[in-house]
Amino acid sequence: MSPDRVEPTIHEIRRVALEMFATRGYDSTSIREVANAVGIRGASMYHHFRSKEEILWDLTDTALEELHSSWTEARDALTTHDPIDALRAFVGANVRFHAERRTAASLVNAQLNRLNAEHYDLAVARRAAYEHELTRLVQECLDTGRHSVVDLRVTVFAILQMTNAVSAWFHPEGPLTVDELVAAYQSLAVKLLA
Amino acid sequence: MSPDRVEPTIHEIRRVALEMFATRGYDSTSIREVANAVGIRGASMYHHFRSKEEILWDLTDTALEELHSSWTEARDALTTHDPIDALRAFVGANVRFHAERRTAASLVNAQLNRLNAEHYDLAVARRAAYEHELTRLVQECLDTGRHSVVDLRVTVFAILQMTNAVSAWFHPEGPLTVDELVAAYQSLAVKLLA
DNA sequence: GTCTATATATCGATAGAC
DNA sequence: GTCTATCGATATATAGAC
Repeated sequence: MSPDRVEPTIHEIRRVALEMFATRGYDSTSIREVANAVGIRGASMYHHFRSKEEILWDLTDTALEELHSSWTEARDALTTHDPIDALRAFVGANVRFHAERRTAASLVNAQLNRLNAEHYDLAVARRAAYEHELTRLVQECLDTGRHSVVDLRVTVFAILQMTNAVSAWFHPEGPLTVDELVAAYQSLAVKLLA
Repeated sequence: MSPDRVEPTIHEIRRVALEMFATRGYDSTSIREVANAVGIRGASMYHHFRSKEEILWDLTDTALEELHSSWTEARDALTTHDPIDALRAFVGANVRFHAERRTAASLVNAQLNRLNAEHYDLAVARRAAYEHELTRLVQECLDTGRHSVVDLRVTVFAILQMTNAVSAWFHPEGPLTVDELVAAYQSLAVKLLA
């Protein structure tokens, strides 16, 4: 009763390619391997994408879009004007994204430099804008006079990088739930501004 | 007066291979490219190394050794038994290594999974031992009763990852000296245990 | 210790049948 | 929309001359 063959959806191809690119690396994953993993031949991949790099850009573009909207949605849900609350919202959204969308986050964290020059510049610019959002939030916390840091740039990098790394080590089966993870990192981020 | 040809030393080959592997990635760097960069043909590389992976392991092994000794030397220079001083020494050594030996650190941070299974296991075990040293130091700080954290494991990861990332963005020509960088991260690390 | 030449494998991508 | 067959480029690695 099972069909002899099931053609993969474009959604399925994207999902498998993301998983393989993120875990094995873009260079170490061939078009043929992705194709075989979804049950088709390598040549058939070119019906869905014009090149291997187009797949990487498609996945990266989507991941960057999701990362950005995870923050804007958290920002729009804020009910106070306390800059520390905004900082906690940013850190929470960032940690949640890197925990729940681990492969997409890993791709953005590790495979950007495999994009072509044009797409690489686009991706770096969007990451820089995201980073600038956090810089602005931290600066607002400092402006209240109730917080201080040795170096603003180092502090912003520290918050971003300690939370981004979540995608590399967190596993849902581990001892911590995502909510506990979020709370732990929010606590750390606020401590950094003490 | 200049010689017609200068044969590269093994030291030179290692230095160039490290630079190229760390910046372009191991998979994206061919034996021929490394060879040409030091002025010889690809085939001649096999007089110095038995395989491409042997080069990567040679460089990784050396980098891990340097990372370990940077900490043991800082530890042996300690003059107090204050666990916070030990933590500051660990963070200082780690930041200094990731700033002054950026390419070696980047190799360890990003190219470990290109090693063969045997070497990968060795490298991961040594990184785990290094991480355990920091866990022990943080635990000693907590044992004094003067510090606290939400989650020990998350805090240790945060300290490691915010400092390891230095190798990816720091440039000696930038606004911060290495000493200022070290001081900024030592301050951040101690704040995390407040 | 480096060279030329080459074996062998795999890559991204294309042509054209079905 | 997938297939077989294949092109052209490039990869690691080896053989053997100098």
